[in-house]
Amino acid sequence: MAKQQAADRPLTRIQQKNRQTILDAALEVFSQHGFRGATLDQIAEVAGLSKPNLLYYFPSKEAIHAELLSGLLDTWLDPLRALDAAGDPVAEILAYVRRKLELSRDFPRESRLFANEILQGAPRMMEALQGDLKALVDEKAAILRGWAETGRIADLPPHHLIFSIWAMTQHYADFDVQVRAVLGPGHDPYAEAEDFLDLLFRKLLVP
Amino acid sequence: MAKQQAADRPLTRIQQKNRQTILDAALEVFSQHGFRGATLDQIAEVAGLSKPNLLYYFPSKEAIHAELLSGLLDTWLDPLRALDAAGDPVAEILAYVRRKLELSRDFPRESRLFANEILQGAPRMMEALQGDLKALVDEKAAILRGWAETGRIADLPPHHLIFSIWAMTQHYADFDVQVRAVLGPGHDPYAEAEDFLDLLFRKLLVP
DNA sequence: GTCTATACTCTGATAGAC
DNA sequence: GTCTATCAGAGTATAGAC
Repeated sequence: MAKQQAADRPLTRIQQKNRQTILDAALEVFSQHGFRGATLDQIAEVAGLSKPNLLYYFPSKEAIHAELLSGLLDTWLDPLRALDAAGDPVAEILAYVRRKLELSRDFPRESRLFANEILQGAPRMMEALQGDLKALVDEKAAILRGWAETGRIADLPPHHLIFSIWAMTQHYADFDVQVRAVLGPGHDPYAEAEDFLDLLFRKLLVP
Repeated sequence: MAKQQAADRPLTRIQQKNRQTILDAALEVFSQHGFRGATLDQIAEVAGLSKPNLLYYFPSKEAIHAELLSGLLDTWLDPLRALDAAGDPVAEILAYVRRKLELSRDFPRESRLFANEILQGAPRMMEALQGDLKALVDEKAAILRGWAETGRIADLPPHHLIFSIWAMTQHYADFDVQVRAVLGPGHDPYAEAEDFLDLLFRKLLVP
């Protein structure tokens, strides 16, 4: 049985492709309905596979969900990691805002998967939030505070400044249907958001 | 049978109290797990009632959820409705931000219920979003545009300005666990947010 | 008005044929 | 590797005793 193959044996191309198909379908369903609201039936239908076949590739519903979550936080934080204390303060922050907005635009389902997990009280991510996430934010907040104290950007509470960047960029992915319903047809929310957020933070950060 | 009582017969005090107990418990569960992820078992347990008893007061799970949603958008938009074209522009907007943040602080479960509905693609609210919501936002956006054109506030795209207010205030309710995980103990997120958002929009709105 | 019992469907997961 | 068949448990909802 393939299931019992040695852990170091690489997956075949077909296996990799099917795993990817399943994960993509699962992302679609989990990001919309959350863990409990999603069903294997739905995921199987979206993936175009049978339910038992899903469970041939993954041991359980939990395992599929865990696979999606693992790495998600890392991807989500990469733009913040790139914030460079040696760079130009305003340019660094604006670049961070832009990259974060690009993530929302290019990976809205991942954003909603994350949002669902947090809304549910982060039962599967709390550790990461209090560990890696807090550590990284504290580190970068210290950089922001340094810039503020030397008068290179406005004096704002750094943690809440970061929250505001998260809130505004993720809003366009998580509340996409509301944004489009309010704007009406003929708009490109992300293109407009890019200009608006650039303007907003440029003005906000002036000392 | 009480179920068959005339529609105009008022509910007894006990009935009103039980209905309220159920709705409160349902809000707790629906706001955390979304419609599909929530179960009547959970709601019944939180309410301290039996499952069949829930279904004595409400005809179905859908009906409980619908009751919670109806009126929610209205409550949510009341602060925006209060935005007065005749008032002082900056003061009006800052007051709106403050009232919106107070809603997040005082009714975080309602905020998360709404977020869940939008994340799921707003299957039960799309009409209201495209109708009442869009109409009100367009109306208030026109006021903001007027203020901008006469140089009383900065020239910003009014719809996105409103989105940014929604995003930042609701973030503190919807992502509460993340905010608290990052800030660590000894913080009052909403108190800090009030000062920060006041500062942010005060600075942003200067022409 | 509230409970126990239960009907019936959905859901996650397994067995076993091919 | 993939399918059909199926199980056990959970889920919504109803019937009927009290």
